[in-house]
Amino acid sequence: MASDPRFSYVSPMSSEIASLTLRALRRVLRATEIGSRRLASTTGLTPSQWLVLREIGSRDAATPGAVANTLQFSQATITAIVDRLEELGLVQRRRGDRDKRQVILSALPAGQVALVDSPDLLQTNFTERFAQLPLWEQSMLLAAAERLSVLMDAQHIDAAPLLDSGAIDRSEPA
Amino acid sequence: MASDPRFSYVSPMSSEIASLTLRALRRVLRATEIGSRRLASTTGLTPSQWLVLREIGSRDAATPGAVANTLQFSQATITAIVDRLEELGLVQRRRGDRDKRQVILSALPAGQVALVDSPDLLQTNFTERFAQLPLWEQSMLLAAAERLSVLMDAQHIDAAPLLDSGAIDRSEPA
DNA sequence: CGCATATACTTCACCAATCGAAATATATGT
DNA sequence: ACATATATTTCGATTGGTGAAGTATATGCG
Repeated sequence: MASDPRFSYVSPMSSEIASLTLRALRRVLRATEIGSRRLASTTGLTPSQWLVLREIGSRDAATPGAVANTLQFSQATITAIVDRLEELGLVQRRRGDRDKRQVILSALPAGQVALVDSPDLLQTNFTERFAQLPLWEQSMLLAAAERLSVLMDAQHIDAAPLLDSGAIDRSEPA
Repeated sequence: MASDPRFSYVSPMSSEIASLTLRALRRVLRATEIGSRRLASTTGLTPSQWLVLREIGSRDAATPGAVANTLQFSQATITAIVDRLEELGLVQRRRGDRDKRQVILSALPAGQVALVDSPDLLQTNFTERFAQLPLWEQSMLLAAAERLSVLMDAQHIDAAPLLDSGAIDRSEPA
């Protein structure tokens, strides 16, 4: 960014930069949203199903509760989605050994294939383009993205910090 | 692989930076997603309803078709959502004068209030935090966000090419 | 004009998503 | 052993979302 030491033109006020940044971010959101919908229709999975499958596949041994927590869905929702994934032969339910209340979800071969087949259209395309950039810019973008995630996450500190056994109360705001 | 002995610490490869950036971005996405859900529950509107309302409010005279196009929903979906917004007394349907097949949607006072009342929780929080940052960082983040939006949008250039093809036609008074 | 065709919506039938509340089964502490 | 907490499912209900068919209006053409 070329910087004019004297700032003889009207430098945008802080709040304007913020809103411009937000607008750009919304464009990002929109792109990913549409992309995920498209991806989903390619694999025959709905976005939610895909998300849940990915969550299960990535840990290879998740419980409905943990998945619900991570994705911020209710357990009931996860149950319904897992029902379908099970019907499709993509995931498997089995009872926990240590704790028989638990249900252990794992991706069946077909499920893993589905995930690999569509590693994330988004990721693929993005990665390609990203790789074209000079290293300094890549680093800059990484730093910025992390900064942004903190800025936005901050308001949801309660929403994501837990990975496993949900020992969190989560008092719901009306 | 790619262990270059000249670097004493592990400098991430390009692809790694990309995936780290993606991860950060996903966190951003997640935050906004959850945020929008929460926002919606605050206003009593679902995300979709809110989106449609915003779309209507922002143009102050939209047709279902145009809204459907912009948001990439089917007309049937818009019809259903508008039904609810109408029941809630937030928007109004009236028939087009020039073309009586058309339906003109407009936000009623209550609808506009709803929009103003919740300008975007996300925006509010983000803006506050953003304002705390030094100017140089704000600028940096803006640049990064725009860069990112291009990187992601690029793959969808075909996805939204018609965004205004239907949205125009503001040949209001013949 | 009169008809064919195109457009703008709505209706309908259908399934997925999502949730809260209640039900079920298992753990755990006292 | 009993009360209570936890993990999940079931149930009932609403919304989201779509394609296909239906309705009304427009438009072009002979």
